[in-house]
Amino acid sequence: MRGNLFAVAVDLVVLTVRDGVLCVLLRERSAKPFAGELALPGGFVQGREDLLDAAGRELAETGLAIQGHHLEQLAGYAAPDRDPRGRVLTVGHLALVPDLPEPPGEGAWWPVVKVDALAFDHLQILADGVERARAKLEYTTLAAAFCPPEFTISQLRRVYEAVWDASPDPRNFSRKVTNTPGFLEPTGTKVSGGRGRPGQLFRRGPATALHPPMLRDAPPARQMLGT
Amino acid sequence: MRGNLFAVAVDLVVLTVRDGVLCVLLRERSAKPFAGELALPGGFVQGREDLLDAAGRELAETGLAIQGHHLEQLAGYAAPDRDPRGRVLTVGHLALVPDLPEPPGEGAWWPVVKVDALAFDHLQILADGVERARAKLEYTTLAAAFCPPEFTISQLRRVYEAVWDASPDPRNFSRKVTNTPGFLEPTGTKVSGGRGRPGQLFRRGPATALHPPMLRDAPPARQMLGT
DNA sequence: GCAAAAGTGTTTGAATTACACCCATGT
DNA sequence: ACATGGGTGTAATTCAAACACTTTTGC
Repeated sequence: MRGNLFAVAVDLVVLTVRDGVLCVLLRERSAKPFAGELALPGGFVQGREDLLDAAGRELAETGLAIQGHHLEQLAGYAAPDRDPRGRVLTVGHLALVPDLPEPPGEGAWWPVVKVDALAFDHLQILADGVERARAKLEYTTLAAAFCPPEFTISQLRRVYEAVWDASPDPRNFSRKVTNTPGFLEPTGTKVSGGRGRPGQLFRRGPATALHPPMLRDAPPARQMLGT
Repeated sequence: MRGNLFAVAVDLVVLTVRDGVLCVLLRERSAKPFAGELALPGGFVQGREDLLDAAGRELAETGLAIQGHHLEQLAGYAAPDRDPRGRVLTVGHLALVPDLPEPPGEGAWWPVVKVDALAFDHLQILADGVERARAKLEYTTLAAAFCPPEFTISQLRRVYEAVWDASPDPRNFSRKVTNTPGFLEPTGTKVSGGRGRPGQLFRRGPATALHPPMLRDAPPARQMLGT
């Protein structure tokens, strides 16, 4: 077999919404290279793992409960000088988790807008992950992946507000999501305790696509790989 | 560095539209493994190449002129048993080219619907590439990448028909694409020679996104033949 | 003339928007 | 009572689907 040999890693863009702000899970590196700098969680593919298996293992190792979280591949990154140790290809992954009460075992949540420097090419991977999440909220029901198992329409709307930095009309938003078959399944119970009229609680439905899509106001300059 | 070492390859899903049929470029493998079987063109990443560089080199090696063709990354594939020689990760890429008069140097065009077996996991990569192309036609101006530098609206519409297996209304389609700023730039000349009224010739414009998107209809219902 | 393709005009209906307005709860 | 958030009603508007109709070419 011709060609170089590569070490292969997986890196994770773990996103959540905390207090209305889109946040990403970052770890401070303890080892060289880039010791002391912030980086995405990740690590090398081990044994006979497939990529998604390795990403799931790394997600579990962050201390986040793995059950039911959305996890998908983003893209491969293999610039020849991206790692000073040698030829390392990393496959970025995107994970979406609800705002969990317990903080993750290692690492901390950082508001995405405040992140301006990361180790390796992780800033690019983060940008690609955020853009993927933004785009997917348009035409899929993925926003519910940011919510706990039971949630109100307000919580779901706050996900859109945080990820898109836009404010859809609450009344029209409510109609839109409830009129999409399979997006939300009513639990019959109402939330209690908050201010104002209690809202109904929903679970995620089986639908995965959103037809017609929920359009962002501002024309999105979609980032396209390879252009 | 812990973790296994991988050979890293790039594979290409090169799509074009020939006589109204979506086709993919396939090569017959001469070497083992899978000698004699059909496979996507591709090869190992060499020297200090980045992934897109390697994919561009492989595209050039097929005999297709490389200038101006669309090329983007699809995804990484690294199932532990995908290559009997050992641990090989491949990064699938999608290339869109116009229907060139000269056939490619190596390989041949195959209608996508007739491809039912390929070496390695290339059938999966092909499926992912076709689905990516289908989806991108909805919300980008990428269909023009299947057309020569100057083309008519009919040619562009035939791209949608071939890729989607649907038949948008020619009149509404024409209005849609001409009303999207930056999609098409008129050349001022008309095509000559065909049957019927000659159409205007256009070039690709600078726009990359399509707002609002061109929505695919309901699931495809093929017209019965011989009625 | 006739068929074929390009292109315009118009009607209809679906979906989004922007509100006015009422409902249910905590303080 | 009043503020706060949940939710329905409805008119204006925008957009796309459907299709009648005209224009321009080859045969």
